[in-house]
Amino acid sequence: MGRSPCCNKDGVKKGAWSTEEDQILFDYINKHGHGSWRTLPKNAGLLRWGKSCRLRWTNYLRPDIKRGPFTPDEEATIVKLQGTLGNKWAAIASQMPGRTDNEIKNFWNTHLKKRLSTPLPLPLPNTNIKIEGDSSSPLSTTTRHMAQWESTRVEAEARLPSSRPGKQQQQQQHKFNQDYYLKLWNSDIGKSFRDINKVQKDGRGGGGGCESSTSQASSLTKLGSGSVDDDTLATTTTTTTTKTCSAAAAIVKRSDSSEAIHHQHKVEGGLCYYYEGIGEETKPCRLDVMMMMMMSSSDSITSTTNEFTNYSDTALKQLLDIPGGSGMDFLEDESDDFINFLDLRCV
DNA sequence: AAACTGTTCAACCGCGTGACC
DNA sequence: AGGTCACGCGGTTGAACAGTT
Repeated sequence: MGRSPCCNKDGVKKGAWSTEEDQILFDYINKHGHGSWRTLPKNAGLLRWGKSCRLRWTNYLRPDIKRGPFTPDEEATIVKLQGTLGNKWAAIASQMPGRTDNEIKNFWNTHLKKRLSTPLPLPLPNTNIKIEGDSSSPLSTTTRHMAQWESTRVEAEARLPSSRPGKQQQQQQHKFNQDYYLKLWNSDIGKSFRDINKVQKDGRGGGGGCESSTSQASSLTKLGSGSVDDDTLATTTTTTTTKTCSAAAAIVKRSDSSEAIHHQHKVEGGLCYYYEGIGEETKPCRLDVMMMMMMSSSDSITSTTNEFTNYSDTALKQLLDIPGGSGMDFLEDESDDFINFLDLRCV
């Protein structure tokens, strides 16, 4: 794959590297080190730019590069770091020995980005769930919401003319989604989410990790000294809004060990947003979206997701409402139908 | 089997940054 | 202080490959 070889007017070769060129570069660097990349091609006898040699070495020839597909663990790491760091591929690669920034970037763009922007196959409605104030219906509003979501998703997929997966692919995708989010669910992130939900269910809430929308509308408040600690998480109110807010804050805290990054939440117009960033720069945290996906996917975690069915549709709306132009582009690409659907269904 | 379409990923390009003069 | 160079990074490109019609 890649570009075909060609030469520019200076006689410097461009495009795909031949095995002979690879061998020359590999042998030279093993023997002399790369030294100055600018002079390397001349010294090694290669008709390439130093920049091209550096790229070939760092992305392909380096002996410590890990070959083969990304493992689920690596995928989860990429998703987590991308949500925290954004498109800082070099920074992400530095946390993943053996993987190059280019490789991670490509993998994100061709696999994870699409996967995260695609609505997930949802479990069948759990008929054991009842909703408050509606004894006539065996389904919670959330579950019905999910069912509607899935129904519309199927309709939207049917309208899309391209890249419709075959049955086998759908099954594989569904299995992957199950495995993937189950893995996330079982990770520290999922644990935080379960922990905070347990705290709330146990009725130990009280203070305010997140102010109610009525009392603190349009406020932007740093939590504690700029981060969310476990004490804050243990003192939550009983409103649906606060439950959702605190849970997401827990995710942010557990998923990022950097002290330099602070986390903020914002309650505005009855909606609760989550931000993280350094200094004045903040951006919405995507992990809450991930958790939303976890809540809505996989039969494997049905028993746990049931715990969230007491969230109102308003709470779901709060999670799914994403501030525009603020780093959530991965949900916008090729998924307008998805976003539009969420806007319609969550009202 | 051929034509068409979509996907993948190695490589390129342009820009930003730091070191050096 | 300003210019040049070397390097690294992130976005984009496009040929090869895979799947579909």
